[in-house]
Amino acid sequence: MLERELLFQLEGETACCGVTLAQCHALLELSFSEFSLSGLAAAVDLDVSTLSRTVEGLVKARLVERTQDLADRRSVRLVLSAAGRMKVAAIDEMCNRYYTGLFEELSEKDQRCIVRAVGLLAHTMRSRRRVTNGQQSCCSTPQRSNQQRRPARPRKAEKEGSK
Amino acid sequence: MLERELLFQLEGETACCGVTLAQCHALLELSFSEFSLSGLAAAVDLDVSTLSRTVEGLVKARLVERTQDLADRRSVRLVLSAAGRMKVAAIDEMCNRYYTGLFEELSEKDQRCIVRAVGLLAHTMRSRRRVTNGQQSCCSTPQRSNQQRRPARPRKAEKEGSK
DNA sequence: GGCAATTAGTTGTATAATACAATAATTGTA
DNA sequence: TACAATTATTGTATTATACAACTAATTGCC
Repeated sequence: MLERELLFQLEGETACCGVTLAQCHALLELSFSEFSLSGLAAAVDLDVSTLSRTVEGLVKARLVERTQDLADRRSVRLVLSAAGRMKVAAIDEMCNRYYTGLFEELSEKDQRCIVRAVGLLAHTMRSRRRVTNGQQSCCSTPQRSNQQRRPARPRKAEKEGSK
Repeated sequence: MLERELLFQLEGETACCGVTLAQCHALLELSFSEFSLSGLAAAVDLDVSTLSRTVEGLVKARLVERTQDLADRRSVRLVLSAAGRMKVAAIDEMCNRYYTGLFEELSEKDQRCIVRAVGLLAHTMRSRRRVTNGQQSCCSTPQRSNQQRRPARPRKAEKEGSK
């Protein structure tokens, strides 16, 4: 199927200037609203531990502000900083430039077709992912890459006595 | 742009049953024709060293046959084995199943639109990638992920004397 | 023909991303 | 009040990746 070609092409597109892909995902989600860490982890489909480190980098880069949630001090609130908003805009701009350039090679009809198709695909795939998240249908199951999954490590020996 | 959504969705789709993504790429390319290692590395846009290891796994799994190139004994020829062909077919099948299911939620008109758009996108992006490979336009430059790039390591001290 | 340069693939090495496990602090509940 | 559950962070191990180094084969040049 021709769709495979697209899949492989897009799979290779990972560079987001100055931030990692995971950071880019996080920035995008945060541009829509404020999140807790676990909330954002769910939104970007990353393990909490990984996201914690990812966000650490963003905070260090002053793209994200992390404040303690006063309603629950275990929790943090993550918000885009002004610089973060600018970064998102910059990434947007670059993407737009790329796709604009891409579109120049196509007729207006083709452009509309693509925009429409992309919207449909995005919508359908997202909803499908929500529905099928528990199944192992493979190859298009939008879970984290399998190669990173490893056997659960044996738990350490039972704690001796209570702390 | 809505395209971003698609990008992020597809980025998460990495699982290819029993093989890594890189292996999957390699298998796909090999399903089209036979390659040398460096040729395949260019086709899948992976460093030769990485691909060498990747192919090693495929050879171990008997999905790929690696023979010495009689015309140049430095070189190897990589061919899909029968099992490899079956694996590609199986992956194909699974992908088809996914997209078929996806399409069920869409009208026939929408389906045609998507097929058409995907074909156009794939074709245009591929040719564009060929043209712009040297530029750092970012965010959609289909190069390997930036986060894996690291500063060149200092060369070891000049070799003392010739071997 | 001999030697330097180039090439192809393999191996060494270090980095980054990732998830499971463990931990500390906090909150919820009986 | 005590214990279970929750949240974020830290520890740890694995995997994929690319640059460097290496080895062997080939090519180019004198």
